[in-house]
Amino acid sequence: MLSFIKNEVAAAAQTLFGQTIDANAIQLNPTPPEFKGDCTIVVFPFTKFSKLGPEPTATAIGNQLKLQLPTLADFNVVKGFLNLTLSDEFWLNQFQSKFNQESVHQITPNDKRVMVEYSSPNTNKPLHLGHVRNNLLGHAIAEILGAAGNHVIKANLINDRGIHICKSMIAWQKFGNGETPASASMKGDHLVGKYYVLFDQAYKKEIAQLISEGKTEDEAKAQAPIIIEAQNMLRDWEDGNEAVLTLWKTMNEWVYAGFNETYAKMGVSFDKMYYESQTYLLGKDIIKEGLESGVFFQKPDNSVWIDLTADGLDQKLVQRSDGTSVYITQDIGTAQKKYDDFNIDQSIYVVGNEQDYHFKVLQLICKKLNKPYADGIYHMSYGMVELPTGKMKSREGTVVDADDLMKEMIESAKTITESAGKDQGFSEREKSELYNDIGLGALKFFLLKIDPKKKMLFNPEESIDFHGFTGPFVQYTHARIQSILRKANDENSHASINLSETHSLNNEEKELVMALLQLNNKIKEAADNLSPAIIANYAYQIAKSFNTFYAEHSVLKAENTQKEFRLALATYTAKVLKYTLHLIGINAPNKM
RNA sequence: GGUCCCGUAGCUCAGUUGGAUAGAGCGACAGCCUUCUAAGCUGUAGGCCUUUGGUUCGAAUCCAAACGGGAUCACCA
Repeated sequence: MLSFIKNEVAAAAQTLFGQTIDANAIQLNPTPPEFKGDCTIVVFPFTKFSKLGPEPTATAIGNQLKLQLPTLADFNVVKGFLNLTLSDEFWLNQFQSKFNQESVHQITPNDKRVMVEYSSPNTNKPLHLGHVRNNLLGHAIAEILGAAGNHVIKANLINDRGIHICKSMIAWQKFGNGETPASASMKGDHLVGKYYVLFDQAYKKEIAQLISEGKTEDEAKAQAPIIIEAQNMLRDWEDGNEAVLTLWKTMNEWVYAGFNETYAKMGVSFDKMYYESQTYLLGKDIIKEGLESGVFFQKPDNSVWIDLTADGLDQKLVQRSDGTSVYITQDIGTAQKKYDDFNIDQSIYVVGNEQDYHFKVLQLICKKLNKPYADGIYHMSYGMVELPTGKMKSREGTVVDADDLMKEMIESAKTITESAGKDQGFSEREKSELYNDIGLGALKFFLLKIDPKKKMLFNPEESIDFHGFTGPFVQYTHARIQSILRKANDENSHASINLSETHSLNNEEKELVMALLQLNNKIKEAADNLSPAIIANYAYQIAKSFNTFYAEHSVLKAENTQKEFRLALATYTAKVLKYTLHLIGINAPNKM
């Protein structure tokens, strides 16, 4: 937005010192609040050819800019920093041209096709807090990339086959007595998860038994009857055994019903579902292909490997000796399928950083196979959510369940709203929507405000806040503005806003205007970095800025053009807040 | 052991990609509701940016080493 200044500075340098410089290389920063000015040119680099000290150089450029730029109201020099103050008229014009556009952000489409794969659950257990971070990140990244102009396809790869599902199935056969989600009054994913835990308990018991009979731990783990049953079941599944397939389908349906409920609650959705059961065979085909071309090699026991030692990695198994596929086998197949289905330029995998190695291997394998999509594979590696006790482990029950957590958040929203007496004037239906918006707003903002790359800590003992740097704070600011606007209409104030008459801006107004004008830059930055946190932080900054303005100046009590301007400012602020919240999947109620 | 990530206020996190006196929130303390919604605003206290070297006009930011924490290297997914 201010990049035209860089060009002017480059021109000034040309005039003054006869030096041609790249305008993009000029450092233009916001002026820190303790100094006077709107933006700052760092002039240290200019001293090399100005043959002057930093201060005279800055002064010379400042004077030259004054001649070139009518919108430059003032400048001052501190050491090597040239602080520029632009006229209020300039800021008002900038604001007005934005305000008069139809929406706060115009999407200019590029022709890039990007797939964002996220969620990718296993069907043997319900979703937990780690999945929530994954889903919210994936959803927000897809929104942000779309806002930046990409054609985005949201995909979900369901890990619906494998030994882990067989474990739940075996346990259900053994201990289930025909239990169903309906008979147990449980969400299907929770019911299946229960049997996964039961399997693990039975397995541990058998291991302990075998060890007491004199086996080593490794022997016991391999020889426990229940694990052998599970392995047999996996083989039966791959052989197409009817009974196994029927049970598998039934239990998976239970899980999908449960997941869909959770997804709906979270507000995430997908354009395309992939199922590992439908892609792993394609993976096997590619393995065969690579075996023939010599990318892979076979060991005497028939297992298939790739040697990545030359790339600083190890040898990696891509197909078991019994011919069944492993995790990476199906990923190789799915990568191909994604490309065939959508002709994508980029394939983003939103997957935790514990799988950094896996994706390094996947990309390397695709490269060695000369796949055209190899370079487009990008692992959006996000940090784990940890508890004060360490990592969450499903099998050990140390997880924060997604459904429980969302329910608690909505309950808290209700309690807080009621105790503040702010539930007046809502119908029952509206109330429940409101509590949903606020409770989930708090949860989503809490998870998304942190840089995705960093691991984060969640302490179940401390409830997620509704005050301060939070979702409800931003939502509240939006609702507050809506309240002002409602009143303004009640008073029959002018619907059309005319800013043609110039007047001066106070500090709070100016700061807010400057912040609002950054929206496009922030979206670009967030898209480039795949970081919803940038949007969350920006939304907070806008809300904070508005609240400071609000506490200091009245909108409705202002007069004439000032009132019109402030109404426009409030209107536009509300739109930006609503839009930025939308990008990170949060609703903005009009009243709270 | 190899590889990779991280270390900023008591706690949880920002820090505009190398710029000026390092910022927020929570928690603590002190103020502000006859005035547009107090889920708000203002102020105070709180820092050897883990340590040590290096690069340069200038380092929380880049490089190297040490220390501390984590992930990963499975015929699990």
